Amino acid sequence: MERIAEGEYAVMEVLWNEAPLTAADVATRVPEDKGWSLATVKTMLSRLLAKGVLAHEEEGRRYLYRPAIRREDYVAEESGRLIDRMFGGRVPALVAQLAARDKLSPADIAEIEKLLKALKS
Amino acid sequence: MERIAEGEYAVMEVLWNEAPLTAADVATRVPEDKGWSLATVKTMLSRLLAKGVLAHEEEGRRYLYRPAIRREDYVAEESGRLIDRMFGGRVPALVAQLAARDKLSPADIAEIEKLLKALKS
DNA sequence: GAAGCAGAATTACACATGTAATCGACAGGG
DNA sequence: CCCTGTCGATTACATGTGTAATTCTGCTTC
Repeated sequence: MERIAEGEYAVMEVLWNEAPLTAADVATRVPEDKGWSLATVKTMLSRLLAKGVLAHEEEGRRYLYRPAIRREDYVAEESGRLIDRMFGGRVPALVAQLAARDKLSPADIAEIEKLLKALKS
Repeated sequence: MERIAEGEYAVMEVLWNEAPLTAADVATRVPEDKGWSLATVKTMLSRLLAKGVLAHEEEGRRYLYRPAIRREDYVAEESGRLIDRMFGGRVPALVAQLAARDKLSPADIAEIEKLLKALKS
């Protein structure tokens, strides 16, 4: 699967949340803090199409864009890549790191424990 | 802290494992599957210096390079960034994703549970 | 039917990155 | 003392990315 750049990822997010959309609709739904013009969004859409991670169908004179890959699949690949690179593929090392940095609230801990318990049954 | 590109990260890894090193020593320690020439490694070292994530001291006519940032700090920042982008900052969402993908072996699960238990005391 | 507007397609341009080659200085071997 | 190998520094060049502007083309509105 082709890599998706950070900016492009924001566009994918929009379409994973709601699809199909026209380019203009995507533009209005991109987080405003990006400050992108419609032209920029269109460039992203073209590149994502070229990468094969988006599909489009014609609707009259416009295109309707929709994701061609599933969010879970992409997220799984990217997080796996990071875990491999930074933690030698060892998930517990990642969790230990988060713990050491106080990134785990008591609620997080409880939730993760519940998840793990469910896994074992 | 400046971002470190993927290729550059491999160089940082070498120096986090052993420092200080000369450029030539770094080159021999970079994973061979990268297939980098000495020149390439030198370019990376310069860019990492410019980014302020490496420091160097002169040893005769050569430089000795050493990390200027800690691995834990960089790894924490990068993994935080990914968790924010892909899981809305929710660590349990990441763990759930890993679980759903069978990325957690029974040994991993046991290890993580032990970590979490220790956290609560 | 001409003029303008709305879409996509094409082009632009700077900076980052991967991957070097080349240059200029110097040190050590003959 | 000169040659050659070794350093870092400078330059190179293609591709990716952020961020558009411009162009082309057809629909809509006088």
